[in-house]
Amino acid sequence: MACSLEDHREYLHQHGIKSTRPRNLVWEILLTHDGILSAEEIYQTAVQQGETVNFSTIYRVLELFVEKGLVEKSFFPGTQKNVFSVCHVGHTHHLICLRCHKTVDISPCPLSDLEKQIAAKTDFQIVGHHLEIYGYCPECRKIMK
Amino acid sequence: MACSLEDHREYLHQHGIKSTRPRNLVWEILLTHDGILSAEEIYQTAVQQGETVNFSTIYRVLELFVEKGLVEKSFFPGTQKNVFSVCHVGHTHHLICLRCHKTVDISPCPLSDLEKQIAAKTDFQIVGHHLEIYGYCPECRKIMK
DNA sequence: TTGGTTGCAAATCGTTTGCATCCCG
DNA sequence: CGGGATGCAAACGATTTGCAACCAA
Repeated sequence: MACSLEDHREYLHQHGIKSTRPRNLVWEILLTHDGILSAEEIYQTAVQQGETVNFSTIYRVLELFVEKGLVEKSFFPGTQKNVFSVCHVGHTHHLICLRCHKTVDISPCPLSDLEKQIAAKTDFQIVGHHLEIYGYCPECRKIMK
Repeated sequence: MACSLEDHREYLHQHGIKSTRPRNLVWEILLTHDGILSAEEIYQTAVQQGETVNFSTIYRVLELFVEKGLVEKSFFPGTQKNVFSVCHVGHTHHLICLRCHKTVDISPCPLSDLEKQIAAKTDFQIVGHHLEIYGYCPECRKIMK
């Protein structure tokens, strides 16, 4: 897959998202740091790149991306913070290191069969789910002795 | 299983939790409304029962229960709120109606095999996970036409 | 040009904390 | 009696909002 800035912006455009500096910036930070980022981390990354964005704008842009289905919003365990990650085709989940926050994608989603079973049993209309698995990555396990 | 107030208090006692009015109150509300409750909902329920408890106390009591492994803390999707539920033996998850907030337990936990696979593949030490499934219950589906 | 987008500052919401008082063991 | 538990009020951190200025189409 080609990965130029133009491609990314074109991708946003295709999803009905007007190109602006903050939107491109947030989107490119999310793509570059493929994984899970908080609004704070996005802000810090932008600052390190010499860009300035307002926090409110970051939140508004993220909300827009979530609405358009480009980004998934979830929670980081043990904090009060929301975290955001780019939605992948095929719907992946995250394995998250509780120490260094590194993430590994778990795909494909192992839950579709389970959902069908549950829908049949409970007569719920299932619209989504949330799955995260927490642990410690090999590196952090070493450091932690 | 017997369910008298004394039994509930004895249960807390066994877990090293000193019996106080707020603790018994919160615990009994959680047991009565078997499912998922926010701090706010616990507070409202208490008020409806003619009891008064301070919000700080509710949070402190809930934190204590979580520490002792009696209660699980998670997030309600689409809100910024934490929600709390009694931990069942065998580790259950929730199917949550997005409209009326009714919950259905999903048990046993369908993830233990998956966790083993993932641990083997990634060399992570897995310490926990978070799974919730969202949808609309039969009643709400009718109401929503 | 012009309606959507941004930055700023202030408000909001859920949650946490310091401290004096209270109550269980 | 004494230490932990509570209530109160104030602090806190993350997120949201109103509004005026701005900018992409």
